[in-house]
Amino acid sequence: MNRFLGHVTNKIDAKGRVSVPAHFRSIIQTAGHTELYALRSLHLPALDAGGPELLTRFDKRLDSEDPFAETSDDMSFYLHADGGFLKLDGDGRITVTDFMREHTGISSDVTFAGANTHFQMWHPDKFEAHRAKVRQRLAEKRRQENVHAGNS
Amino acid sequence: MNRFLGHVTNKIDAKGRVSVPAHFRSIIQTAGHTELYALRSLHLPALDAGGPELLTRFDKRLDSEDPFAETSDDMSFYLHADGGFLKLDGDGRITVTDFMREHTGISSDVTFAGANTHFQMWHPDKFEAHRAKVRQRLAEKRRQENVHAGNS
DNA sequence: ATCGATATCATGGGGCACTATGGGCGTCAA
DNA sequence: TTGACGCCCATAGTGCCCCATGATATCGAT
Repeated sequence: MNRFLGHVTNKIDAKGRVSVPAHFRSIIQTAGHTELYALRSLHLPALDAGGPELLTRFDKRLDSEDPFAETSDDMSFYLHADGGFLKLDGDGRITVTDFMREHTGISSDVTFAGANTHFQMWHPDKFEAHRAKVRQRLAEKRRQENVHAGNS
Repeated sequence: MNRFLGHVTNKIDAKGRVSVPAHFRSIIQTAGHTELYALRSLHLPALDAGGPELLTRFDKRLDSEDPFAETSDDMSFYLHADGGFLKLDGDGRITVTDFMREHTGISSDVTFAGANTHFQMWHPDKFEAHRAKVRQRLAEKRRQENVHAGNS
């Protein structure tokens, strides 16, 4: 199945390298790519990563975000200026750059989280916190919908 | 019969594997799949599982949401990061991952419970407790309805 | 209906391949 | 020289494929 799903956390070794989960790697490779791109996530302390098509997809999303705001250009610049290319070594590892650490707070471990068409890289604690918050918001929302529908 | 019905509890072996009930398996396999999609239930200490089309079904609902609303991001994160594929081995077993144990408390046995379009995986004790509670709630509800209808 | 043959299922275990992780050693540039 | 980075190899642990066993159900012939 060629989707990014689930989450795994891997260790950063003494040389600053971390293994990209084999499953994620194979998705990139079967898509015919050997390159990995990472961009700062817009609203989250995480990195969005994936194949080269990730860039074009994000551009599209930016375009439709708010055509009148001049921040669109700024955003585009912001994303692309620091976003970059991650080299996979022969064993499927990437070296964690300062760029990644700054935005995410990543230090000794990285949580890789699937996002269907791409994946994210998190500091494990922040990932867990976000996960809990999301669950809570969704649970609350569904509870409200049930109340309105008359199901208790 | 292509519906998930009834419940069975199976053992986890020394290697962390558990057999998916043959009846459930056949439903998945006749649909042409060799893996399961499992999701951590929002309200229950259980996993919702089914064929990969379960995820597709959820994804479709995602499409109808406003893509820029926070809920959409939350849903996507929940579906893709809090869920994953479980591979069926040649004998119809899956290996129970930490991902599953954390959320459900599953340790040595798994209760598979049919839920019509999909099924659930529980810790046997929690399943039993939940079942008792549900039955009690239903009985209570019926009692109330009878009172209102004048039947005693 | 009885009894034996056959199929299906849950469970156990062997063993190979792959993965994550650690580390060595050159190269190249500051 | 020193340190960052590329490429290579080693190893422990895990996942996955295959086969075995006993229990249960199914079926057929007598």
